[in-house]
Amino acid sequence: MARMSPQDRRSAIIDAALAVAIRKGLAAVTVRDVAAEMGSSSGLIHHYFGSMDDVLAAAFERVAGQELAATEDVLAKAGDPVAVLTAFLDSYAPVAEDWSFQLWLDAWAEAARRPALREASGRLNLAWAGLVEKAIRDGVATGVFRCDDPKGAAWRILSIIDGLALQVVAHHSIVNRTDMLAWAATAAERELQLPAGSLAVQVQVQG
Amino acid sequence: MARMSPQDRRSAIIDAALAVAIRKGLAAVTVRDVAAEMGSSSGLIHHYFGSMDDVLAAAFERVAGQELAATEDVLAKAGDPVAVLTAFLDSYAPVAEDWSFQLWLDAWAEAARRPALREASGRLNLAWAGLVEKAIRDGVATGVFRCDDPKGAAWRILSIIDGLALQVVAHHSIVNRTDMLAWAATAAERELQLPAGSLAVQVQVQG
DNA sequence: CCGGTTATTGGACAGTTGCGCAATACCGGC
DNA sequence: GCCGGTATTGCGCAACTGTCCAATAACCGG
Repeated sequence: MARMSPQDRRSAIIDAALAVAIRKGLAAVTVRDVAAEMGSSSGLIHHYFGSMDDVLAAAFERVAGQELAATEDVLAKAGDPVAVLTAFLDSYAPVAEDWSFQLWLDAWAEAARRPALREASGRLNLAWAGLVEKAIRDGVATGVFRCDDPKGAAWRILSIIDGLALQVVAHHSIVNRTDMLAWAATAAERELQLPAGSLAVQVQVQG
Repeated sequence: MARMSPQDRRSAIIDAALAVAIRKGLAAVTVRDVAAEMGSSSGLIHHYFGSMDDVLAAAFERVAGQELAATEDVLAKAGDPVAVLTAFLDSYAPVAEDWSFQLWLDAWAEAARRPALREASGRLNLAWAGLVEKAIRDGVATGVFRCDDPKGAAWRILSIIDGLALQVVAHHSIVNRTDMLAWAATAAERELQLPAGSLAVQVQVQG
């Protein structure tokens, strides 16, 4: 394999681990899988990462971090607080075979037994909650939202989406994306004292 | 090992699998683990179950089903609708190292790759949602709750608890049981148009 | 062009995995 | 007391696991 700079190689390992995690699940990724995906030897992985836990944590952090940054961008461009929240709901709601949300499920389950992964998913979850809280505070400042506990409201909104999304991804049929979006929107409207329907997402036809 | 009737042996296997799952996580249970826990040979497990997926599904179903039945009993004895919902919140909220909720996390994550487990966890989740929906309908009938979408409300309440509980169990420190109970109660009060504080759970000192 | 640094190899190690199958041990009914 | 049925054994199979390490190869400044 071509010799690479440490930064590039580290990044290549994370990419490869991610590709495998999407196919097989985060918990099922092995050193040899990652090496095969990169087309390198297996020893190389342990030259850059102390353990598989570290590899998985880095891989998870890449997706979750990138999606967080992407969502921050979307929200920054959304304009008024209502549009911000609508955009948030729409971008967070998973489709039935959503690999990104499946990684979250894997990470939450594995957190109990993999310290590095727990640290990463905890930190990222906190960041997502912070994002929602900021959106709420902005809306309250503008006078569009009414809410006297932005932190609690943020966790409630985030949790309801997580809880519903989990059903969509784990047991496709029980709850579908349309129901989940409508239900989450209703909850957020009540939370922020908005008129019913304000946060209704334009549901698009999905493949 | 003493010879047992098929029913007894099947049950013993499930018990053993459960004991291991609590220690190591649902996904990490192996045929040999279960055999060792029972004090039997490993071949015996495959005499009763076609695959590990089936064993795990049966084990998960045992805990989730028993807790569902226990909660049904508690609710039946709780009396008025407000007491029912308070009891529900209290009994559902996990403590930091809650092995039962950790099993739910494991099951949701594994559902994607283990058909039997997916079927079981889907069915049980549906049953829990039904339980909440029934409690809501009862309260509406009595005139204590106001709610024009009991099904949606049930899923919203269940999901918010799942989403918050997930944080408590996966990342102990981020959200604690007290916050989660307060937040879930607030959400349920709004959902059912109850005065703030009606569902406040008497928080007990925990070890 | 050469020497030192270091990215990379590939196999050793000491396990572990799910599953299947022939052999054995045990029990209830006759 | 014996016998048929079946619960139970325990090992074989082929593959896989994370981690480590000596050896090799490739790139860099001089």
